[in-house]
Amino acid sequence: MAFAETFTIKPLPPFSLDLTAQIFGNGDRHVRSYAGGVFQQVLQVNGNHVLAKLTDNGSTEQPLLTVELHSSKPITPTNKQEALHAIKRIFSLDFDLGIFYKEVENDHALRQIIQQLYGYKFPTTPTVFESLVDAIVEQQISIKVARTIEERLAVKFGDKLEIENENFFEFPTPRNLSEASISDIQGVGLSERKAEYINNAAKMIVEGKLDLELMKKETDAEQVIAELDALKGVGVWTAELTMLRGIPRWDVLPSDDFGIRRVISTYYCGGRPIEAAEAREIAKTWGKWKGLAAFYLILAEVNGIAV
DNA sequence: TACCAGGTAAAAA
DNA sequence: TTTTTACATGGT
Repeated sequence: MAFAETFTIKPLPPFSLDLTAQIFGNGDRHVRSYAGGVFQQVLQVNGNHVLAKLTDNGSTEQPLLTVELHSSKPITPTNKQEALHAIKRIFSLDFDLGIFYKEVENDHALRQIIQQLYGYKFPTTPTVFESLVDAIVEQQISIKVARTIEERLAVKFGDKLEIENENFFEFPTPRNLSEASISDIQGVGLSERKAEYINNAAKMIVEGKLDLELMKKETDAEQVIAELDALKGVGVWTAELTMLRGIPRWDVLPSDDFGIRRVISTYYCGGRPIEAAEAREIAKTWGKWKGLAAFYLILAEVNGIAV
């Protein structure tokens, strides 16, 4: 038996689902994907699972999202409310991009990039844990390989939702991954060490020794980085990426990141290799939005935008 | 084929 | 204290 609900959301403009969900374009539709103008992902709502499908029926200046929820169980008003909340979080629908645009309006490269990426909001993960696991997976390997492994993690360990004889998967919870063996986790294509790091963090959360969600309330970025850095397998880079996507904290700039240094160089230094210190110097003018600005540059590079 | 891609911890120097 | 190495996988 399948149940469905539909409702609409009016995001704070400007907002473009097409730009914001672009990075999920090649995603596995059973985990998280964006194809044919439809974004879909399994959400956990009060212990129940729903498959959310999003389409944008408005414009960047007047966005109007239509949300379809599907579930194998009846969808309660509370479930609906929580799904709305989760979607607002994932796409930062209540955030005013105008503040960021104002801050960087004197930056020549960004000003031109923003004209073409107007309404782009960097997507957030539903939980800090998911962001942490993603960042650990992404250490040292390419984004494409990492994404494949992340999808395999969801299919193998995530809670399953069956809709019309098709299985969809939520990203694994700390409990899912704390109960799995290290060799099982490694089986999706991770190194043994990364499997250990993930299993260790999951166990600490289940045992109550670590509360990543509390980090959303912490104001001091350095404090959060220090707490994450203390975890085994988590260095500054992983901590920064976790914060950017999981909290989210868009003021953080992972200046050690190879891809971010490369893209800053492309738009500001003529493409020559630069050190982290030089990247930080260039990012100074981006104020509270260093991380978000960096992701604008990355999406610009992906889309071949020249300035 | 070999090397690299949004690093990290442990070993070696 | 600083430098080197192992790690996993898919794309080029």
